Amino acid sequence: MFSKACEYGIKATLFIAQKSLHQQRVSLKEIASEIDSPIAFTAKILQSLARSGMVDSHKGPTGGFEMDRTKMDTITLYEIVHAIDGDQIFHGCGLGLKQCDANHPCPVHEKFVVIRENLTQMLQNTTVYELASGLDIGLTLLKR
Amino acid sequence: MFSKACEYGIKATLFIAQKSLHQQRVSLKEIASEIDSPIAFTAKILQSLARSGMVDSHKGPTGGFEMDRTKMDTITLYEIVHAIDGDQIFHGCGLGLKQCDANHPCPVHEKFVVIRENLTQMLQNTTVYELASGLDIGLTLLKR
DNA sequence: TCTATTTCGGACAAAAATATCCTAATTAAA
DNA sequence: TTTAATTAGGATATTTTTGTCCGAAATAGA
Repeated sequence: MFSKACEYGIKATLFIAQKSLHQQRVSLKEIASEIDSPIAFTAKILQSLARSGMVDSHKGPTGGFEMDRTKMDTITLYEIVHAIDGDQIFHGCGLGLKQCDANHPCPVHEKFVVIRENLTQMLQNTTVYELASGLDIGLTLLKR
Repeated sequence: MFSKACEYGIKATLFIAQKSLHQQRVSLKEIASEIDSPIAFTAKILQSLARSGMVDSHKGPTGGFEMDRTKMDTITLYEIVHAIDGDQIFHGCGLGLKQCDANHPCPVHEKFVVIRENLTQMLQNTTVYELASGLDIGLTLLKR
């Protein structure tokens, strides 16, 4: 469904958010270890997420990543997925046609509109805070 | 959502089915041209679909691909997607965890279950015949 | 039987995604 | 001011996906 980059990006963001709930900044190393991802690749993704304002990064000793509460409440899975994987998954044709819309539909157009609408709504309605909270109380897991 | 191989596979199958509605066998060349796909790559996918019994293939002059009406009514998008892309999309964790289930859920597990259930139902309820018919009456398109 | 046409299937190639390595820039603290 | 720790970012490597090439096998028809 999502690229590996996107999976890592979501998990990293959620881990950062969870730690930020306790005013803890986390390092790249910690993140990669906690979400079980390749460290250098994760670094790239975090760079990109930092550039697009999803998380805050700080260099130097005691540096690392963090996310303030306002962002946790504002940013949804939709923003993260969109920032990393683009909008192909939200707007691209299910069969790869360049031009596919209600006027020139591919055979699965109508059926995919419904699925994609469900997916989009779900992602847009799911905040980082909501998921970070679930993590924090041990309800959900980032590894295994 | 699907791999390129899967997109081509679905489009090829639908084109074969549409032509079979009129007792016409179609060649690889025709198929690749009609669905706007790379010919040799399409050949691989059709081989695989033929091996798994989704379509029938015949060698030699007047050879090509066809699909009988019984198969059109029986085979759904689910079978095609499953044959080409496997069941990752249906059963894999949205965040890539190896073990992710109701007892050990990732942060998005519950939300993804719903989306995937929608997708699975839609694919299982959509027969090749239904989509081939839409194509045949010009309601939908395979190119553009 | 011969020929032309078609799918089959293995080997190879190119492109994209995933992953690694190394140096630079920044910065907190000694 | 120096040092050590940390992210930033460019270059490179590996793996997977996508795509190509070519000869083999089958087969309809002359």
